[in-house]
Amino acid sequence: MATMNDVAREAGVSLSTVSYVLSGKRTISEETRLAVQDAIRKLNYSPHSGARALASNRSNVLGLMAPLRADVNVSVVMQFVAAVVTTARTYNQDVLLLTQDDAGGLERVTSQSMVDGLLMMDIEARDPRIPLLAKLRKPAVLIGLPDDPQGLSCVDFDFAGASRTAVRHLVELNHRSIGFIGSPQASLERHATYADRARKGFSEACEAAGVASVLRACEATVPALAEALDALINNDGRTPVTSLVVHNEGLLPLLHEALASRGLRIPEDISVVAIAPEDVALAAARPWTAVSIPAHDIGRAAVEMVMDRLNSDKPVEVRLIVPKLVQRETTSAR
Amino acid sequence: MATMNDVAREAGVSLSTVSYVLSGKRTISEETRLAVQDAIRKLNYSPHSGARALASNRSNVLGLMAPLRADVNVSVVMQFVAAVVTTARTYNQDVLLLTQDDAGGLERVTSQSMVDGLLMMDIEARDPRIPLLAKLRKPAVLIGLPDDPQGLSCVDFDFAGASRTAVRHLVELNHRSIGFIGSPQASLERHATYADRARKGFSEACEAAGVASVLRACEATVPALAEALDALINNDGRTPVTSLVVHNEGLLPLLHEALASRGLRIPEDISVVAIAPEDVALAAARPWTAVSIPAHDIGRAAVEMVMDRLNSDKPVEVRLIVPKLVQRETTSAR
DNA sequence: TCGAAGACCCGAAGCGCTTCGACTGCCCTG
DNA sequence: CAGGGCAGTCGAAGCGCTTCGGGTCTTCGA
Repeated sequence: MATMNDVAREAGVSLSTVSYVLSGKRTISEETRLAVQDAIRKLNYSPHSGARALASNRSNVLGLMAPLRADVNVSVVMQFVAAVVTTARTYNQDVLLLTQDDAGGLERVTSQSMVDGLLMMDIEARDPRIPLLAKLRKPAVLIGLPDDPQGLSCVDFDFAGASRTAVRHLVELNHRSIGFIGSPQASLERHATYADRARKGFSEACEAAGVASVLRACEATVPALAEALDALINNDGRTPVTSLVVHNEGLLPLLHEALASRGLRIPEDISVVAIAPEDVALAAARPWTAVSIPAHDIGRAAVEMVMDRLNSDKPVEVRLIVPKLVQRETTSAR
Repeated sequence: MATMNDVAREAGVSLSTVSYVLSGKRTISEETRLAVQDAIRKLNYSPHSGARALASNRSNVLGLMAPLRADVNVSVVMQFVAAVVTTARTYNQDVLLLTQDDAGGLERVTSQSMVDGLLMMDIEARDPRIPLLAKLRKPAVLIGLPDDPQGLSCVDFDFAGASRTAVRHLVELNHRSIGFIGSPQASLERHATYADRARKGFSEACEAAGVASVLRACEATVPALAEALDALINNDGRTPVTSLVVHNEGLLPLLHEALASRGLRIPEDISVVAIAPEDVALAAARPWTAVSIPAHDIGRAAVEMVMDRLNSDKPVEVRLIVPKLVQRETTSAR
């Protein structure tokens, strides 16, 4: 491996000149710059990240703590991660992957100066990692919205707003009784904030509009779905719901069949609005009317926010991504 | 941040002594070792990874190139990644995440000495990244089995064997006509080796056993599944299949309903063997008889193999993980 | 015509660690 | 009792980079 010294010798300049050519932090004449760049190409030089990190106190690596387990929506997580990695590259940063349960991981990678900043996904309402993160004195961004961010930046989809938007859409179509099928009970119990907020938004919007509402948590399995649907359709003897808001990506592929087998046609008998990533909403035979979760945008925003805090000293911010509903084939007026 | 110098001063020893306490590469008296460890605790010292990388030529980071896109089986990928990260930690390594389409990524992270070794997932038969990897002169392990590993280590599940095992099981149950529902056409077209090998093993085993076989590629959507099933059941006028081998995790949640709506009960009318991760096989209302894909074991093996090559100079190896079938409720004798 | 202001480049001092060679006692052997 | 060997420690030389503080040489306005 060629070093900067080799490059300097090859180009007939000093070490520091090469460094300044690379960093652009001082003016260099066109001529020497070209000479240095030639030498770099010729020797196939690339800087040693360790040395650079040592001297500059910057590693060009972001830490990303992601939930690598089955009980979250895997494909959404994947989209986030992909967005984060891709965006990070545009800032010339790489991504170090930490798992949720690696408790000491945050502490370790920062105290060893392995990362310049941290991103944390799958935030719970009172996430125990937040105080840890807060005292690490590294730029950090939470992907999710806890009760108390403790001075950390946050970015997330406005799940409450998404539910409200979905409800508003259905109300405009004259639905007066709306069911909500949400995340699994487990997500609620650990207070994953997206689950809580989507429910809350739904309830509030229904109340505000004066329409009847029923909520069910549901796992992404056929029997769980069956049970939830039966409950919503019976609705304890009250009028059955005429429409559904579904915030559970894993369920969507199962939903069409499940309703069909109950003699319910979409949208003639029942309208459905999904809250899901766009590709999931579009994957169905009959694409879902949906409020799409822009995982990619959120991931990108998260990286932008750490980098802002790293480069300039932009203040901490809390950013909510505005929901947008696209009407497709699964909702109709009543 | 405390440095090693601070520790040395605090403990009243020299810099190098602290280093040797940490690395254990020279004998140190019990007494000074304790003193140093006390100082480390007291100052809350942890070594600067950049400095360490610079001096020791080791970064303690492994690069993992993973397919972060929708057209692979996301949950399997996730399991691999989780296994890799977790196992890496037991070797005191962290994991840097590279995306498949970051072409220069491999080159970059090695030439900048960011990683000690590389893992690459989702290998295609004649993967263009293999020659690149091969000339990087870093320990590397392919998770997958290409036509020509070019001197790189490989580890993968024995998908051909998995199909054979599934077929053997069905043949023992007196099935004489077996259908195969596999990965999407797209996977076949880019020659993802797991798809190819599973198909090949299936065909061979059927031929060897003298039973009729039909193969279909299939995407994980309801309509695609419907089409595939209709084709297998009609079977061009020949006898309909009495059993299925399904190598497509995304399809499993849809399969039960799809068969039921065609009046086919599992296993009375049709037996089904899944080739899928165990948790997927178990997630169904009626757990699938399955050859399980031990994503976790494979991920772990991959890390072990890089670390072996890194620490000792163990030779390159190609390791295939042996398939195991567990009979559950979806197969029965005919 | 002269000093100030740039433009451009170099040298050297670190950054925090690993590791090699050397030094000091001490114990053990012959 | 001399000498070798070993356990235990230290000093110093890097590892490859960034950055600060000068230099030198032009250029330009007064």
